[in-house]
Amino acid sequence: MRRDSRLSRMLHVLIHMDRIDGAATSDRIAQMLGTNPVVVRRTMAGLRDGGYVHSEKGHGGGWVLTRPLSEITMLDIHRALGNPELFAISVAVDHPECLVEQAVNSALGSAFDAAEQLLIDKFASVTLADLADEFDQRMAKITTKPTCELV
Amino acid sequence: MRRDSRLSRMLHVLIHMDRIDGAATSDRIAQMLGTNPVVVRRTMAGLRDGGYVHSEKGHGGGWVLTRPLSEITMLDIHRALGNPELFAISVAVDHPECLVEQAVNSALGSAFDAAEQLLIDKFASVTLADLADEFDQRMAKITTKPTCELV
DNA sequence: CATCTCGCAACAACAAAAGTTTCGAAATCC
DNA sequence: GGATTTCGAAACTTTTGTTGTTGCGAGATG
Repeated sequence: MRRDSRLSRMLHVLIHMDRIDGAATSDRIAQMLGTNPVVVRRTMAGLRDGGYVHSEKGHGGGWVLTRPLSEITMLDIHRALGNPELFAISVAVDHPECLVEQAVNSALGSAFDAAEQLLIDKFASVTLADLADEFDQRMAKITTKPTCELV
Repeated sequence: MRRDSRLSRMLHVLIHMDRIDGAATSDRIAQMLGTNPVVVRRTMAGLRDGGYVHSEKGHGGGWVLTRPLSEITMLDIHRALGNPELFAISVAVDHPECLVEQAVNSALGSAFDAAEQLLIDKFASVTLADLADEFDQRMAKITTKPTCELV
């Protein structure tokens, strides 16, 4: 099963965007991610609709953050991406009337609900500024300073 | 993203298997699940290799449980199915050397690790006998008694 | 007015899972 | 012993969702 890494990728991009001057074009972001600009626009569309970024057309255009990183949580971005399914596993509903199926799905469902709540809470508790701080701390610890530049 | 419901389905099947006489053929199980016998064999193969079921060929053959339900946990079945990926979301590794990516993935990763641990612990704590008990309790509460029969 | 850039829609390519077909082997039934 | 049932396994096809691609339009800038 192919897994969705848009959340990880977009968090990465947003933090870089905060550290560069001016707008980041879909093209630059696509190069950084090894994909193409249409895919970037598709993904960023949700963030734009959520009010986290703004896009400008024409020369010097591209994407810019519309809020400080401290006012964006990981959960915000997750939701802006369409609140995608967290789990690769689901319960089967072959026989909704079957009490065996119901008992199985009740146990599985409560486990997944608890895990989902934990994830959501954690996502909500981390701002992008926290991630940027963590980046700074890692940066301070090393002598060579690699980042993937938003080329 | 298509989600894997084999765990739910197999738990359902195993509890029914415990309640019928004799072996359940791949054909009957396939009918119950609305699939075909080859898919059933493919899925049950893991449970056979894990020692939870046994298969017999020929007349009267099929699948039988090799242990009491009380000695099988949901986690056992999950693992017997190949320990499939629990999450539909993963971290991206576009730039393993980039400290921003590392900071993002560290935060995401620890959230997923905690959620995974919670799920695994929960799976380990529930035996199929627990599920069967839950079924019996639901059964006792109603007047009409529907189950999906292993036809 | 040429160029850059996003927006959107339509289409193609790809990958993973599920489903199907076919053969063989072993067990049972008559 | 021969017909039937059933699993085992390999090869192949179908399906489905995502990603990637192409093309065109619209707005902004130099």
